[in-house]
Amino acid sequence: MASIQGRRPPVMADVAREAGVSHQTVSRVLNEHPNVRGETRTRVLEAIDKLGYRRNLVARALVTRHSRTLGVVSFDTTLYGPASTVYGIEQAARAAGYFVSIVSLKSIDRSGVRDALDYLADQGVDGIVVVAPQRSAAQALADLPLDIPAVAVEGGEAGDVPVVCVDQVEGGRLATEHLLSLGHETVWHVSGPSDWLEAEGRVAGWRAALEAAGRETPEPLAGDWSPRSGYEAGRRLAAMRDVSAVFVANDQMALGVLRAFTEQGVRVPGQVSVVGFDDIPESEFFSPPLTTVRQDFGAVGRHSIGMLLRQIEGGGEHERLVVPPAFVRRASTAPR
Amino acid sequence: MASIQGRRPPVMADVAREAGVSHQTVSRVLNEHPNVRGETRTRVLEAIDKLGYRRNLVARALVTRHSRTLGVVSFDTTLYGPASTVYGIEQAARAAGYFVSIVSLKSIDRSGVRDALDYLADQGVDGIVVVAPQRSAAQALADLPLDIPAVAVEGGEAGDVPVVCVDQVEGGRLATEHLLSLGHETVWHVSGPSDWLEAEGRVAGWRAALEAAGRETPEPLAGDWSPRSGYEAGRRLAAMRDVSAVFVANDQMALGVLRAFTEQGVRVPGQVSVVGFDDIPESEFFSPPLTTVRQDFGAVGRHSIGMLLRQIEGGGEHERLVVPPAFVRRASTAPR
DNA sequence: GGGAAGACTGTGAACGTTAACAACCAGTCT
DNA sequence: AGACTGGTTGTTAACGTTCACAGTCTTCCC
Repeated sequence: MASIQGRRPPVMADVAREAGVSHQTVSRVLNEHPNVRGETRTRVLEAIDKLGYRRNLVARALVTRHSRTLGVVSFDTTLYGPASTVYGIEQAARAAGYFVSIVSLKSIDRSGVRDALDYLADQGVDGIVVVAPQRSAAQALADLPLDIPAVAVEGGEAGDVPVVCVDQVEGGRLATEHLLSLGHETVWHVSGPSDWLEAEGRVAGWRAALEAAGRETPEPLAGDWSPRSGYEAGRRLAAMRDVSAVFVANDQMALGVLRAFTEQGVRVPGQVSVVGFDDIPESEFFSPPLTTVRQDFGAVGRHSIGMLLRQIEGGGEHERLVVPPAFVRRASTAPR
Repeated sequence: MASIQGRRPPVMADVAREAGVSHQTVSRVLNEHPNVRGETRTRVLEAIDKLGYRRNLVARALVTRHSRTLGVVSFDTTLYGPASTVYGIEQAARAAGYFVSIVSLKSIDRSGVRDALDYLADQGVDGIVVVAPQRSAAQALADLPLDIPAVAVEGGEAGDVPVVCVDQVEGGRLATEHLLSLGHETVWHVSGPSDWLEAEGRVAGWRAALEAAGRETPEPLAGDWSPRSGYEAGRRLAAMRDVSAVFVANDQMALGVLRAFTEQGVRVPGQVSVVGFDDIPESEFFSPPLTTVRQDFGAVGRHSIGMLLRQIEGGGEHERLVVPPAFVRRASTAPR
């Protein structure tokens, strides 16, 4: 009978007493050590069950120096991309038996990233995933002599840190080539913020496709990912002549562009074809349904955790994993 | 001079030796205990700085029995609402000096919630926020005799657990009354999944408004929050006569409805007025820009953490905090 | 039957911090 | 002067686990 002294939760010693063994044997049962007699094991398990014992992971972490917790540093987890990536990371980490501690940054400057990393290091995380879509974040990561295993997502060149990313250049190329193949003379571009690596990659892919086809490259219009910035770019494009195809760097801005075109009486895809990027769940139901480039955020999350765990457990080669994007044809594009 | 023996990070005893005091004095300095002589304090701080000492939070948690970590259980953090709520929670928690450990559920049945809570309890979190938008999740929470402070977000009646939620009934009423005030005879409704408390509250508000005005209540069309389900509901509505006003339970479904109407040649707001719910960033740029009801997810997150901390630190009264929704008039509604 | 290998179990000491208590010092009160 | 206060510091013992090592008990072989 377990003495009912206070409400203190049972510890290993209590289980040991109950089962008539030493605390170390209990520990062995818990850690599935092979050398425990079957009968002893069941006796211990019964005692555990009877007392409702739960192992104290904090004490365990103190002695093993492993918390089985991974840290995630991200930026604006309200956006679809980061949210989906973090979701994928969390699922993969939990499947591998790790907890996930998250830090969402507001501004993503060098010191912000540094603080977040310090904060997580203090907590004793075993590894860190940094969703570092901005150049500055990636740089901060590269500068930091981190003594904890880390992986960057969308990190460009992140120093010695392994990187998982979607092939943005390829995505930009796919979008642009599609428009060219429809017979458009050239393709305009509404870009993301210039310090975002993803934005830069998409611009590069767009430019490469145009140059490969020997077309002139118009000046890109800069947006900030928001629908409003897309709307403003759309108004400017609507006022121009000779615009027949636009590649917009994400679906939200594309929505703004579509809105502006609608207001100005520019028909899509009748007069102008539009391609977006991301394939958010809404895109299929825009007016018209948006042709876009899909990113598999779930895969990115899973791969980043896979890489991180490999680094924690074994040796860490400097890997770089690129996830291919997928082109999704819908109704916002048509032949010239 | 700190002896360079191995790469072991310095511990309190190292700092103590360096500063010529006992480790307990170092602890006192770190915890801002008042009774430490100024000169001693600076000596300790200098030693800390020199050695690059960082306190081991795991060891601290072991003895204090407080991890300064809060757990968050959520469902599909890819959706705008949950993502924004979790973001608000994380910001508020970190501002209060707490870490946030997150668990995203795929399916949200009783056992899933139970497992998540166990999982977090094992980790030794000081408190838990459950984003429990579904009836089943709220019930699971009510059933669980939790010995850890907890708060439910959107939890309806969650047993003894305090709740923070947006006034969904009021939101539904606002949307419906707006449409009635424009002269529409009655208002149709595309609802969310029936086991979601939010969906239920919006239905209740819609029904209450209609009944208060003495109008007949059409059969609601059931959706699942996705744009596609809204699209399907929209096609059915477009085929009906006498539909002049629709209240859709979220903005994503409203987008689907708009799409279906566009396809079927139903003009919005010319022939039919549409109101959504949530005010996602995209809504303003739908065609037409969507009249909707805004939920302040950030406030919900902040309040939930506030309540949780109050419960952790002091006594926990069974509170229930209701955040009011805000009506946002745009171009998708017009007088009959 | 003696010894060795191997399975199983127990004992003590970490891990790095905070809590509890005791000790010392100076100043103040009686 | 002696007792008492209160600020300041040090000593020892937790917290609950795992690790290293030392046992004990089989079993098997020569």
